[in-house]
Amino acid sequence: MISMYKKYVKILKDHAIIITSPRLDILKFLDEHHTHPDVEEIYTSLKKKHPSLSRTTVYNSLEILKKNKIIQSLTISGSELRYDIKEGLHHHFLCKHCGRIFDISITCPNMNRTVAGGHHVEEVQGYFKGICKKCQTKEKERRNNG
Amino acid sequence: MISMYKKYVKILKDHAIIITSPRLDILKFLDEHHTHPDVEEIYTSLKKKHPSLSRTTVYNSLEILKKNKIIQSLTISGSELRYDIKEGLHHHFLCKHCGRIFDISITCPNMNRTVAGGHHVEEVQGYFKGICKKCQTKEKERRNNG
DNA sequence: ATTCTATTTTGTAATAATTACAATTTTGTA
DNA sequence: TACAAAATTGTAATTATTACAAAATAGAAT
Ligand SMILES: [Mn+2]
Ligand SMILES: [Mn+2]
Ligand SMILES: [Zn+2]
Ligand SMILES: [Zn+2]
Repeated sequence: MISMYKKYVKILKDHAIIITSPRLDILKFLDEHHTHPDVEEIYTSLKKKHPSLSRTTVYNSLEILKKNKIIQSLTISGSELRYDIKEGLHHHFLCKHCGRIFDISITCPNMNRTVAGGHHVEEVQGYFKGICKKCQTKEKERRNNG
Repeated sequence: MISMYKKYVKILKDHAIIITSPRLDILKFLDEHHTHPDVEEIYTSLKKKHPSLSRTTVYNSLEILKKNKIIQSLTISGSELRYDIKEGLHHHFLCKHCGRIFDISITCPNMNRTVAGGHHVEEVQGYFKGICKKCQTKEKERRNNG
């Protein structure tokens, strides 16, 4: 049972972060859901198995995971932060129609930049916004069938 | 007096947007302040010369200017939207220390992309975050002088 | 210039995301 | 097992943004 968390226990230990079940659960959730959820989605999902969970704990846990660069937050939506396990730099696409956020794997010479305009760079985020593949298909079908 | 607004009147006319003084003022402000201000900064500045101005009007005006692609909003900060007159695509740098946002002119092959991962792209935003040139200098001085 | 109507502005109230904070609980260590 | 530091919880406060209705205004028609 606890073995399901072994991987996440190790991550926290390696970063000298105190091991708690909210932290393990959040890490596991993000590892298993690469959908870039917001706090509310994470909270609602985990609350089912862990009814005493507090929203504040989700905020706090995400904060410490982020400070340790285990996860990253995306500001792509403009209204709420989205969270992502940090494994390999990649860019993101937000569909204005369905709201989903997709990973985009494109080569980008600026991805690993440490300097830009003379400033010291610590984070790089590439955001693309438009209409996703699936929403375009649906739209075409809607036009054809009426 | 009204001639100061000629340029902005033309922009609105060209887009068939009704000409109102809040819209002209906001456009002028963004044209003269390339600091990527948020709603509050715009509102506070313009309120001085135009005391009846409402915050809601600032939100509404920015919205219509954005819909017409005259301006763009940046989600870089993660807490509030920042606004920018849209003239030539460029990337942005946010200083985590002083909070300022700078234009970054770097070549980027993805800047004019219309497709990414099979999705239809309408907007591209490149965000860099770290410590700006000036804040780094200050920090060095602080360390040297004590 | 005057009238008229659609659109905009204004002010206030509502909502949504996030942060602050103090009491309670838990973790890691001794 | 006992203890202190750190985390979790629940609630209240704050901040950014949106909703909405009444008053004002822009632009077209007269
Ligand atoms: Mn991702
Ligand atoms: Mn800019
Ligand atoms: Zn979609
Ligand atoms: Zn700075």
